[in-house]
Amino acid sequence: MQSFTEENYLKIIYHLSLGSTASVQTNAIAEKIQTKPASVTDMIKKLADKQLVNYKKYQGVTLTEKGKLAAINIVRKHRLWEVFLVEKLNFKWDEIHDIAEELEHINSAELIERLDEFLAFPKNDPHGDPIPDKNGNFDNIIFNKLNKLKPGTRGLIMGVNEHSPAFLKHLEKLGLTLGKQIEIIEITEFDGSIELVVETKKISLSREIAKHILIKI
Amino acid sequence: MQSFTEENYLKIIYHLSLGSTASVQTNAIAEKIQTKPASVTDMIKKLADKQLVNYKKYQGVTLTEKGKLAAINIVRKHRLWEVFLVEKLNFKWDEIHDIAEELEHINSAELIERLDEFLAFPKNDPHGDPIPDKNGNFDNIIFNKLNKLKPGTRGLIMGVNEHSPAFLKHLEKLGLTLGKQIEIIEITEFDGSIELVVETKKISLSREIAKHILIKI
DNA sequence: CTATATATTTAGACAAATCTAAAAAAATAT
DNA sequence: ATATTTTTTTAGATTTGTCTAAATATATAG
Ligand SMILES: [Mn+2]
Ligand SMILES: [Mn+2]
Ligand SMILES: [Mn+2]
Ligand SMILES: [Mn+2]
Repeated sequence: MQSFTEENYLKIIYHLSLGSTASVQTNAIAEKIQTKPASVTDMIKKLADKQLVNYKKYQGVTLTEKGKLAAINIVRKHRLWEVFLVEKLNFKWDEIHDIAEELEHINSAELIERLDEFLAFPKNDPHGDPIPDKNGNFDNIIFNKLNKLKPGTRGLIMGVNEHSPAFLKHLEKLGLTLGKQIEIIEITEFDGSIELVVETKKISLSREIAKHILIKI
Repeated sequence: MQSFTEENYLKIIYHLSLGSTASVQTNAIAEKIQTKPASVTDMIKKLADKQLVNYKKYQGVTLTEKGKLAAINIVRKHRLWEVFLVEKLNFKWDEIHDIAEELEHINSAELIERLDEFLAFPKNDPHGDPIPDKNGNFDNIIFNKLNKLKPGTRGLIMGVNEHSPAFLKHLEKLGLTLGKQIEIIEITEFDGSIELVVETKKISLSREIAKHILIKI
């Protein structure tokens, strides 16, 4: 078993290593975990001793199979609790992340299996992210970022790339929530902002916002 | 806010001080919390600095109002999570305590209020213990212990005094669960064991077991 | 009321996780 | 290829919660 702190490191390393085969750097971990690089080096050594990461001095880290499974299990718990908070306790999608950060460390396999069942085995969390099954497997579908779509394209909102409450609240206000249909009308000359129709409503989005919205065409 | 560890001390002190106005002794805390008396003394000093307990050297501790409220809040969370585990996730009453020991430290007032609502504001946990409301108030009804009842007495099982899985599983096997009606038939001469009828089934109980069962006449 | 036993506290040490300041290695720029 | 910048590691200190061993206070028994 890992400590609360070790679990947080594993999870951060996992997220930082997604979408690239390169090793994860000390400073990157330090920034995400809100700590100093010196502390990260200390913890990395401990994780390496426990065979949870591969580590060579000055070369960053990668997760071992064991470390990756542990990390995915924490992600699984985080996302299942997020579904619970939204589906059962009526929280909004911008209110759940911090609570799930605590709940993800509750240590009971039986609890998680029963929670999964209670929630009817959801495949995705309230932000569209996939929920790994108990063996750590999940569909890794790569969606299009809204800022990459051409005028005339239609699609469905499948997820978001960014989980800050401010961003999520803003999307909610614009009606840009999971499952909504959109159609790109036009890319503005001036600043590249995007005109689109959400269901029937016409709105305009900055590229900065658009690049955090994931679309299935 | 208190640390995980501080919360555990407060909760233990609270439970040890129930049913007596005397102060709680260092050794009693050490035994319950599975630690050494020297460690308890250290922690007591910290809690006293934080105005959570009243402490005079060699005189044991009592909770301050602030400490008592903090303790009751942890008990509230513990019991609400136990209801959740039984009512929603179909755990048995003997399987939930350890999981609730972890969940009780999750720190979100909003979460607990919503959980309370989701569970329809239960008044008692799966062991019959009262659930404090968000202001820390609860009914403190004192029930009779089954070993004190006279032959001919009828009553309802309202709670238990002892929460070990072995004890709870045993009661379950005997059909002695919350809400069941009982009637005392006879107190055996030989060893004082108690003959009773549960609903319609006749059984015999040792005094040791009987004294942990709470009855409303 | 003194001797003994029990309960509690102190002193000093340790492990986990963190920090600051300084040293060392790697990356980059000229 | 050398100098400069950036990244990473080391050394040593700090905080939290724990421990053992020894000292001290309180309770109990003759
Ligand atoms: Mn989240
Ligand atoms: Mn999420
Ligand atoms: Mn319990
Ligand atoms: Mn209970």
